[in-house]
Amino acid sequence: MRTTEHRPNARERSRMETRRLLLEAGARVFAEKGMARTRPADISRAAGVAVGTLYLHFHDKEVLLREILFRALAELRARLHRILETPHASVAEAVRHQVETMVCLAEEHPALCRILFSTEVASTAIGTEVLNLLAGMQEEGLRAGMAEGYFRSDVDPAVAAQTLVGMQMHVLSWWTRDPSVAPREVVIDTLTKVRLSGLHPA
Amino acid sequence: MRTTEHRPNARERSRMETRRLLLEAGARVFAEKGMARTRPADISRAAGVAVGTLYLHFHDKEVLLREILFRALAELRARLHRILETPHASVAEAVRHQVETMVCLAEEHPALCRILFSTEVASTAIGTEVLNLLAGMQEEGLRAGMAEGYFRSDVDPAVAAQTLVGMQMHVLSWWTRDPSVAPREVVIDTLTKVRLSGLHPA
Amino acid sequence: MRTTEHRPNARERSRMETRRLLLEAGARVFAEKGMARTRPADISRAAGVAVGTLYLHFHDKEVLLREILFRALAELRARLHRILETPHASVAEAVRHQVETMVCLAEEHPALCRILFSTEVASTAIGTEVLNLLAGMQEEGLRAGMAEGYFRSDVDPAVAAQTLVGMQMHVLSWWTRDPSVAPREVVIDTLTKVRLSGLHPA
Amino acid sequence: MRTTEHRPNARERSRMETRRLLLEAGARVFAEKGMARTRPADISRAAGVAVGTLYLHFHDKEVLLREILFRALAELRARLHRILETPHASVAEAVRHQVETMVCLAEEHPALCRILFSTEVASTAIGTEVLNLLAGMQEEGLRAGMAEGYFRSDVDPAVAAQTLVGMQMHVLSWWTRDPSVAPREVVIDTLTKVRLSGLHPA
DNA sequence: GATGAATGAGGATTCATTCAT
DNA sequence: GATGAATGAATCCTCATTCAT
Repeated sequence: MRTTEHRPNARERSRMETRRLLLEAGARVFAEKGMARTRPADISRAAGVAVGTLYLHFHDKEVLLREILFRALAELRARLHRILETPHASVAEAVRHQVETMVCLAEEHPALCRILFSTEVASTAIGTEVLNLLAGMQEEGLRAGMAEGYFRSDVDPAVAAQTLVGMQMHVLSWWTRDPSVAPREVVIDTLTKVRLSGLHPA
Repeated sequence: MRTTEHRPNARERSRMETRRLLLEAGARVFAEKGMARTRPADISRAAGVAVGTLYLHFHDKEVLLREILFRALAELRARLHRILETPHASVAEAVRHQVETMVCLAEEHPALCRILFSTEVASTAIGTEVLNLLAGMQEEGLRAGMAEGYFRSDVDPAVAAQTLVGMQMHVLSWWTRDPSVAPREVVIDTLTKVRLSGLHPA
Repeated sequence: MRTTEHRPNARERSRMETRRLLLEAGARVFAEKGMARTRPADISRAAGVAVGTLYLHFHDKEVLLREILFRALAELRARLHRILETPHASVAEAVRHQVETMVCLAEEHPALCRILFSTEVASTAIGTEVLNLLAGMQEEGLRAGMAEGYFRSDVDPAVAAQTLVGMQMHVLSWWTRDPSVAPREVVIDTLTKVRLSGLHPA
Repeated sequence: MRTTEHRPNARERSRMETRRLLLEAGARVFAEKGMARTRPADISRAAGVAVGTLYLHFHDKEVLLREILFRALAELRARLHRILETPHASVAEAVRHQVETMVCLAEEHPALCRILFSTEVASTAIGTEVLNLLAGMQEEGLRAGMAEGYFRSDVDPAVAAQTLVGMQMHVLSWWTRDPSVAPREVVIDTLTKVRLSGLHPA
C-alpha cells in the first residue's frame, strides 16, 4: 500500500537535520543570553553551521525565535491537555499532577523554560499567547472547580488564575536556574500545597 | 546652633532637578520600551535634556537603570518595614495590609512596577538582587509565622517565599498593564485569600 | 610528494586581498592625517570597503596601526640584516650602504616612513619598540666597531646610537615630505659623512 | 617720573596669575598626554580652575597650545641668540656650549621639550616654525663655519643642518623621558663629539 | 543547499565649547 | 572674572542581513 506520507530523501533529511540543529542551538543560546543579546552568528556557531544557513531556513532572527516558541507552546499545550483528559481521584491529585507535569517540562527543557517565561518574551505576541494560554487553562479549571464546589467561589477566577500562573512560572524559572536550591519533590509539594490551601495551618 | 547639613545653592538644586528628571524619564521609558530597546537618546529626550547630560549624571545607561531600581527598591523596603512595625489584630490583616501596600505602590508607580518585575531586569545582577530581597523578606516572615504557629510548617519556606513573590509580581504586572481587567479591591482580596488559604473552599 | 602547505581558495584569496587593501590604505591615511585625526571611516573609504570590513579584519584602529608598523619594522629589519651579512671593503662603504638602504626604503614607502618616524607613534608602545629596535641595532654595530677599532671609543655607545637614529629618522622624514629640497645622492652622501666624520674638515 | 609701564592692580594680578597657572598646567598635561588626548577639562583641573576659565583666557584649546609653544620658542630663540653673541675660543667650544644650552633647557622644562619635539606638534604650523628656526640657525652657523674653513665644505648645509637638528631633538627627547639612562655630561660630550668629528677614531 | 566575507545603518559614548548664575 | 552644568555634533564600533562563490 502506498502511503501519501512524505518520504524525505537524503538531501531533504540533511536539510531537516540542519533545521533541527538551528532550532536546538537557538533555544540554548536564546535561553542563555536572552533575546536581545543573542546574535544570529552566536546561534549558527552553536549549531555548527554558517550564518547564511540560518537565513536559508528562517527569514530572520525573530522568525527563528517564534518557531522555537511555537514548538515549546505546542509541547506545553499537549501535556496540559493530556492531564485534563486523565481522570483523577481527587482535585488535590489532579493539581499535583499538573504541577508535576510543569516541573518535568522545566527539567527536560530548561532552556525553553527560561525563554518561555522571560518577560522579554512575555512582551511579545507569542509571549502573551503563552501567558494567555496558561491563564486561560487555569481560569477554565478554576471555574469548573468552583461550579462543582471543589474550589472556593469567593475569589475572582481571572485574578486567581494569574496568581497561579505567576506562582508557577516564577518558581520554575527560579528553580531551573539552580536546581540545587531545593529538591524536586519539595518544589512540587510546596507548589501543590500553597496552591490548594495557602499558608494557613492545616 | 550651626548645623553641618548641606545647603544646596541654586546651581546644585538645578543639577539635582536635572538628575531627578532623568531618573523619572528613565523609569517611564525603560518601562515602556524595555531595557534593550531603550536608547540613551530616548531617555534624554523624554527628560527634556541633551544626551550628554545623561552621561554627566550617570556613567552609562545601565548605571541609570541601577539607580532607578535601587530607589524603587528602597521605597518598597521602607513601606514593607513600616508594615512590619505596625501592630495587627491578626495575621490575615497583616497579610492584607502587605498586599495592599504593594498594590498601592504599583498604582503610584506603574512604570517602576513594570521595570522591577520584568525578567529582562530579573536576569541582571540588580534584578536578582531585587528578587532576592523580596524573597528574603517573605521567607523571613514565613519562618517567623511558622515558629509562632500562624503558618503551616509542612512547606519549604524558601520555595514558598518564591511562590509568594511570583504570585504577587505577576499579578501586579498583569494588572498594572491594564487595570480595567479587575477592580482594585478584587485584586487585593484575591491575592490575600489565595496566599492565606489557597483555593480550597473555606 | 604532498605538501601540507596552505593553498588558499578563491574566497580566502579575496579575504587576504581585502586585508592587504586595508593595510595599504591605513598606511597612506595614517601617514597623511596622523594617528589621532584618522577615522576608521577614512581608512575604509580609502581601501574601497565598508567600515564594518575594517573591523572584520582588525579588532580596532590601533590594532590595524600595530600591524602596519610591525610589517614595516619586519621589512626594515630584513633589509638591515641583509646588509650586515654582506661583506664590505671598508666601514665607510658599509655605512654608506646602510644609509642608502634606509633612503631606498623611505623612497619606496614614504607613507610608512612618515608613520614610523612620527612622535605620535613614538609615544606608543609600538613606537617605542620600533625606536628601541633601531637604536639597539645601531648600538650593536657601534660596540662591534669600537671593539675592532673602526669607531672611536670615547663616546657612550647608547647615546651615540640615539644620535644616529635621530639624525637618520629626522632627515628621512624631512626629505620624504619634500624630496625636491635635496637630491637623493646628496642626502646619502651628507648622512654618511656626518655620521662617520662629523663636521670637522677632512 | 611717570612711566608708561602698566602697573597691574590686584584684580589684574590675579587674572595674570590664573593665566600663568593655565599655561603651566597646559604644558604639563600636553606633554604628558599628547595634544590629541588632552581635554580642556584635564588642563583646567590641573590648573585648579573651572573649564570656563580656560575659555575666558584662551579662545580655544589650540590657542592655548600655540601660546605655550610660542613661549617655549621664544625662550629657545633667546638662549640660542645669547650663545651666538658670546665669543668662543674655538668652534669646538662654541658647539659644546650650544649643546649644553639645549640640554639645560631640556632639564629645566622637560614638559616643554617633549611638546616642542613631538611630531604631533611638528605637523603644526608652529611645529614647523620651531623646526625651521632650529634648522635655519644650524644652517646659518654651518655656512659661516664653512666659509671660514672651520667646517668641511663637501656636505650640503641644508641636509647637514637637518642632521644636527634630528640628532639633538631625538637625543634630548629620549634622555628627557628617562635621564637615568646616561649622565648629563656624557650626553653633552657624545653629542658634541659626534657632531664635530663623527664616529671615526680620533 | 551551504558558505562566510562584506555591508552600512544604527547605537553608545565623548568632549570642545557655551552661557546662565 | 569665575564657575561648571548643559549641549549635541562627531566618533567609534556593532551586528542583522545579503549574495557571490
